[in-house]
Amino acid sequence: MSRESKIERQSLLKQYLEENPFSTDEELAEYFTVSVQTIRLDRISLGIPELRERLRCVAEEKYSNLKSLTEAELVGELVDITLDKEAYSILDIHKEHVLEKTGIARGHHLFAQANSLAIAVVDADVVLTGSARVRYKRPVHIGERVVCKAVVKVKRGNTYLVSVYSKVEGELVFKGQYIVLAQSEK
Amino acid sequence: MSRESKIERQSLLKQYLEENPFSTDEELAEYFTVSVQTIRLDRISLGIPELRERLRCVAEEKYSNLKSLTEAELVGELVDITLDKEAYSILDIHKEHVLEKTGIARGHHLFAQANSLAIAVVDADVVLTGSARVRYKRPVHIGERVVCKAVVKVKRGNTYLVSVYSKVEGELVFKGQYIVLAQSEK
DNA sequence: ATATGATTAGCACCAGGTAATAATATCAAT
DNA sequence: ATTGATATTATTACCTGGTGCTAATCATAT
Repeated sequence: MSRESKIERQSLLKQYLEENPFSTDEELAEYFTVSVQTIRLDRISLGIPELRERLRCVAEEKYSNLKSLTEAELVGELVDITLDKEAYSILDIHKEHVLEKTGIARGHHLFAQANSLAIAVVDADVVLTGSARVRYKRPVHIGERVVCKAVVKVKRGNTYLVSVYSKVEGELVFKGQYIVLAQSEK
Repeated sequence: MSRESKIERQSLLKQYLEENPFSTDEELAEYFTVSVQTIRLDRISLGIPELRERLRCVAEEKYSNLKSLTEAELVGELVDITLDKEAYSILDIHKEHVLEKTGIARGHHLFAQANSLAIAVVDADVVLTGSARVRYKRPVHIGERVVCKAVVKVKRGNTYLVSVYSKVEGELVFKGQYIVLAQSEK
């Protein structure tokens, strides 16, 4: 790596750290063939914290993240619920939900919102999906807010038929019928 | 916190760190009202690495992970594919996929694996799910490996009918029929 | 009373820094 | 060529959150 001007190097440093955030100052110094102190000065003037701080942030982000992304019992945010009757949830479509190429939400996220809401609306300790029929009416794009409504249509013994409707600004984008099975543990 | 026996404390320590992995030895020592040295000995005999190591692991995991969990075009690992014919993927069920209470995989993960495979098997630039009928044959538990097979049954214009079968050790756990729509961008 | 296991303490050392201060290099303008 | 400004490098003291080792203390069972 040849020597560049200060401004050049700093912008390269910023870029480099974005793709490669776990480098020590020493490694960076070697990479840019400058002294460790120069790297430190650069980090300071760019407002980039030290390696350990970066690790800590990423790790903590993950911990609050994984929980809400995949470990959540419910995908989306529950806004209203009447057990054994109906429930509403909201999911905002962000970049992690969409196909990079098109900005269209991947189908399974809409499914997940609907599925988890269908399960939440049923009043029992353990509820499993038995089967589902879903239809995607139109693609949902990044930035849109999906409002999902689940309605218990029929209850027969442990089996529930739940209809789910997902809308964006009043327009139906997805609907599904879920057969869910309740297993009260008593 | 009152003093417990060594074995008791160590099992509590392990538990505590699982839910609360970013504590320093000093904080742990305070929490368990023992000396820092005792915490260190406990960590060693439990094979638990130091805080920085824990942070590093979590942070690195995230960097290889979030991409593959929610941003991945494909849920699961693609093992074989013949475009427009059939494809196979494998998904190992970990704790982030299951309901904590029961250890049973949430339905939408099986759906996501099947859905993304049904889309991957179709040879076109942009492919969207139009509708799906899925059936969950039996619950899938933590630790199980789901092998998913997608087969293109019928192709009519831009519309494909794809059947998907997910098995655990040869036993069918999930099946679905997906109608997917290809939109070649040419 | 003493052997045993568990706990605590003390010390040297390490990585990857911060903070401050000083010395040197580089380069443009006079 | 000299000066002045800016950039870079070097040096030193200090910090956190540890490792690794040795030694001392404490409780208690035999």
